[in-house]
Amino acid sequence: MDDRRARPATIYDVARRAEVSSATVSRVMRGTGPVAAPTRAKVLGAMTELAFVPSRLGVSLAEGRHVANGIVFPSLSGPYFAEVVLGYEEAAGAAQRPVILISTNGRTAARSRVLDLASRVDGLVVLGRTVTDEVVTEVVRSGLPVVTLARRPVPGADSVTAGNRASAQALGRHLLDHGHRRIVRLGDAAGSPDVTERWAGVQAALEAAPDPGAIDVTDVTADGFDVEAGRAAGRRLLASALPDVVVAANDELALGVLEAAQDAAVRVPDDLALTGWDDVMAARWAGLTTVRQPMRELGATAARLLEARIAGTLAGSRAEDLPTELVIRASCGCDDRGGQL
Amino acid sequence: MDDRRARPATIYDVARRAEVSSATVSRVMRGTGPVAAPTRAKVLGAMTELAFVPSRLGVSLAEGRHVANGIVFPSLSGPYFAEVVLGYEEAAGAAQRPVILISTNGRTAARSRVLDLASRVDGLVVLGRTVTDEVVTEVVRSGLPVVTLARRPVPGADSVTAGNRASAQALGRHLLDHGHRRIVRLGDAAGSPDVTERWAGVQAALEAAPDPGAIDVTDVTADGFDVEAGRAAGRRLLASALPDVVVAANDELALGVLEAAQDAAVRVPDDLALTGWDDVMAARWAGLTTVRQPMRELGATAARLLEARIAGTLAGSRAEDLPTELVIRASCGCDDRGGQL
DNA sequence: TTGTAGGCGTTATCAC
DNA sequence: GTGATAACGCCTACAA
Repeated sequence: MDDRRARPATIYDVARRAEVSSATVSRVMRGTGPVAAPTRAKVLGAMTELAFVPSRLGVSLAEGRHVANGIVFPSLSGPYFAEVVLGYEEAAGAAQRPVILISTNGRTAARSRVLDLASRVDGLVVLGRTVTDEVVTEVVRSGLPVVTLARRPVPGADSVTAGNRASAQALGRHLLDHGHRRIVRLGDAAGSPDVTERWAGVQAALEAAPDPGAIDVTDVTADGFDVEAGRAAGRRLLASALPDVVVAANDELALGVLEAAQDAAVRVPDDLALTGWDDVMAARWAGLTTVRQPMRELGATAARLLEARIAGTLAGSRAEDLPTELVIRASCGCDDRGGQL
Repeated sequence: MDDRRARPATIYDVARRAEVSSATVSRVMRGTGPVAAPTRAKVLGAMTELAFVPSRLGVSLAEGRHVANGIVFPSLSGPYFAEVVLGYEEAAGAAQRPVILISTNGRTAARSRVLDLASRVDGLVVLGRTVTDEVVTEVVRSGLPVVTLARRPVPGADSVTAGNRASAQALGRHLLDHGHRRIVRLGDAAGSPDVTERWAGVQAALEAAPDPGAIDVTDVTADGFDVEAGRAAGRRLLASALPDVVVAANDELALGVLEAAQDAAVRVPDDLALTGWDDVMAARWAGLTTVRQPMRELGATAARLLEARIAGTLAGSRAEDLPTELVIRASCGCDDRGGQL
């Protein structure tokens, strides 16, 4: 087999073969400027014969744009990121720009990787728990359109968030109404604007309780936000006196706790109530009480803002806050149908 | 606010500011060739003052490589794609290349979008149900390293697959052993190499049955492979005489059928048995019998093959087939613990 | 209607 | 040690 890596044909190869100049080839491809029919035919012939595909690099360099957008995730694990990307791609619609994605993933060189990405795209979505506001500002200053997602707004960038506070407060109130007093909040708020907001919302509900003195809140951190982290934290929690309810920062942590509970023959919700956040697909089947977050819509909204900003049709900077919704299922012990999980 | 989009600094801006030539700036950045300490200091100073980030376009054009890899998915919905991407990124490891992804999503211009992507990356992973083998071959001919995933191998490209056939046969045997005879296969095999293989495996099991005459297989197509498609198909199925078991092409279709069954008060598995494929997170909680596919490992393996191919350390072309595993839960009616879902 | 030539932002090969 | 300068692949005035 021939192992030379064939050098792709360039516009000059096509020009030579069609016996015209590169300018004419370019005109044929882009439909800019007039080209005589026979000339066009010759060029098209040469293009197909050489299987010519114009180099994105050359085009982008000349046009001064990439026709691609970037997204920076904290981690690619779990349904959250998938839904956001999906929403993004759907919204981009017909004029599809490819999506370039990276995860910072607790990796060190986050800043340089984001800056590298910034130099490959026409616009950037940056999620929470990835890089500091300083880095985002740095990118904004470079003139690149930026939309932040699920993090505190940064001056000069548009922002999309999901209403954490109100639903968290509703969740807290609901748990109180149903008699829960000894509460564990599971998940590391440090560095996660979303979780910080949620815990603040819960806090607000507790402070408005009729019997604030009876309430006992403990914060427990987990090593990440995936099922495995939840299971590990769950095992630790179940080893000592059980609280009334574990309020997990997201569904995956909650599902991990649920697994640990089942392994330990602890009944949910009778022995221990449990709630999550996000309403991922598994939550429905696990019977998990949670807060539904419009994940797909978050991605789509970010995409739309970005497109508008790139097109230059947006003035000032915009902040969209999408509504969330409390979803009561069996795991918090307040479901009409009752039953153990 | 200043709304001019600041033009990013170029290497020439830095050179001018540091009173050196662009060549020297380049040497400082890349550590190629000698630079006097004071000169280096001046250059570094100018770089930070101007917040200089070298243009990826310029670098790539000069280096002749992109430092990015591409992935072509049929659709970005569902856990499958997310796990594959995650596996990919994990395997890429320290030298992280950003991942550029597109979904063909039943969109028309699939070919041109893939060719565009091909001209942005150093290597490409192409999944099944995206573009024809001809298009893949076209890309291979252009000299780009290509790995196919979950599709028939294409000459010149490496290939990664998950053992569909053997597990499908095991699944078929299992269902037969437990008395199921009237079988519906749900999901469109046309255009999906994976599903085609699975159905062939099931077929093989049925043909080896002791009473082939008693077996009644019906193929039902769904409009896609997501939960919604499954629910719609489920409603249609439940409207007429129930088969013994619905074998769905993937978990999401199966979960959709399960939803439809619950809505119609049809008991699973007593009135209707049900199986899926993939073992997504929700499958565990839904009690779905399924076949576990090492989704993450599929992505990781593809990434490793691609890296090796790009590095040129691989001769010939390689085909990896990863093992799958039958996971028995309650939905097929053969679980020890029994119970309805 | 077509061709020439300069520019986009780097890198790397030569000279000096 | 450092600086011109020719690529890299394409686009687009400007000329002809």
